[in-house]
Amino acid sequence: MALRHAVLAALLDEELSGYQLAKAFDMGVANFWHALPQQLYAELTRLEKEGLVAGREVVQDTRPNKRLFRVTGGGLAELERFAAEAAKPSFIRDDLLVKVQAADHLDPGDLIARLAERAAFSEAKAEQFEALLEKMRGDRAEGEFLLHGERIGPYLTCRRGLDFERANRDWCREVIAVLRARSAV
Amino acid sequence: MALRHAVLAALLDEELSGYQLAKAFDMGVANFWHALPQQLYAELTRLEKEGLVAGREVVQDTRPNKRLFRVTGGGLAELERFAAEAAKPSFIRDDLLVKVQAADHLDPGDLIARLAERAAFSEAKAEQFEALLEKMRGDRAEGEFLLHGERIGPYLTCRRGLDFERANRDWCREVIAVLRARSAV
DNA sequence: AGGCCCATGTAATCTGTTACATGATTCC
DNA sequence: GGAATCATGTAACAGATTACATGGGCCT
Repeated sequence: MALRHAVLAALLDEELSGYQLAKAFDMGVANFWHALPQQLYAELTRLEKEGLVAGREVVQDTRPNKRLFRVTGGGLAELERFAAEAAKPSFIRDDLLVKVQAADHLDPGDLIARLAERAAFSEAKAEQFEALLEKMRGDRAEGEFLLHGERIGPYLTCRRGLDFERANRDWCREVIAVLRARSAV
Repeated sequence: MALRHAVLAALLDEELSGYQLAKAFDMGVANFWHALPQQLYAELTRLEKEGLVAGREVVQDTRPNKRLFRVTGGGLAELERFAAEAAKPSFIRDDLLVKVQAADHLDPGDLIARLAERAAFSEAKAEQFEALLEKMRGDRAEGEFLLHGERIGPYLTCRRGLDFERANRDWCREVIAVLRARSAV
């Protein structure tokens, strides 16, 4: 039951609507959790009912009205409680790895195509993360920022996301090279 | 619906029982997919019904009887079809990252404890993977093995698992160092 | 005697995904 | 004129987790 905590963590720094939160979960937040808009709307409703977030209606005339949510004291306490619990180990669960596992029995052409797609995707994601990191740290050096910056949590998780995507990209390229070399023989 | 494909991929090289498969999903297979025994028993039953795997009863006297499963021609064809599809991007979904995201609002002591636990876990997992890789490649050099070995699929996914766990370990240690440095100020 | 390994499942619940639904505004 | 953006959901289904159930053999 960690989606609720991911939502709370994402709302700590900014007051967001469900729609904006969905955008965040598609971008920056996606380094530590992933969820679809429907889940987020449902979760926000539940969290509000339990008093862990508070919503306020914002009336707009050119746009549909929206509700902005912020974390309450109860929400922060719930996060504290969650942080004190042992974290479950995280597992990779990846279609592409399943395909590579079966590589010796499959057509290398298909596999190379999938790997190239993923390498491109991871490359693009990595560039997004790099831009985000730069934006967060501003003109400060990384060491300086990490020692004295105020909001380092999002920076640190984004760094992990960057390394993850770079590793994905590099691994895909290596596997492509191996499959090509074997086909050539 | 990729658990079925993970099961098929895991059964390609060996004939396994549900119990053995569950062990495999706890160890080597866990670099590309994770599942609990109940899921595996259920999936094997379904796969057998659809003719994608074939089971045979093995009678044992000192142990309970078991059923060993192997992939059929239909199963292999299903894997081929699956490999030709576009793979979904894989997302990190990790309790620990949620906690670090909220780091600026939480007690660093709790967080450091969780990070240390995870670093130790990842370290242990990495060692397991290293041992597995060595076993698979035998006395051959890695490049040689990847070019001429017969079963490189499991090797390549295990390599990805190893890099993932090393990256986890290193990131945890870095975050601990950052949190300690900030607490010291 | 107590605990772990082998071996297989069922049932209930919780989470996540896919499909559907609505409707105005702004950008190209 | 068509697509994208803002904004919020409901409903049905698929997938994953947790709890429960059984029972003999082996090790200390």
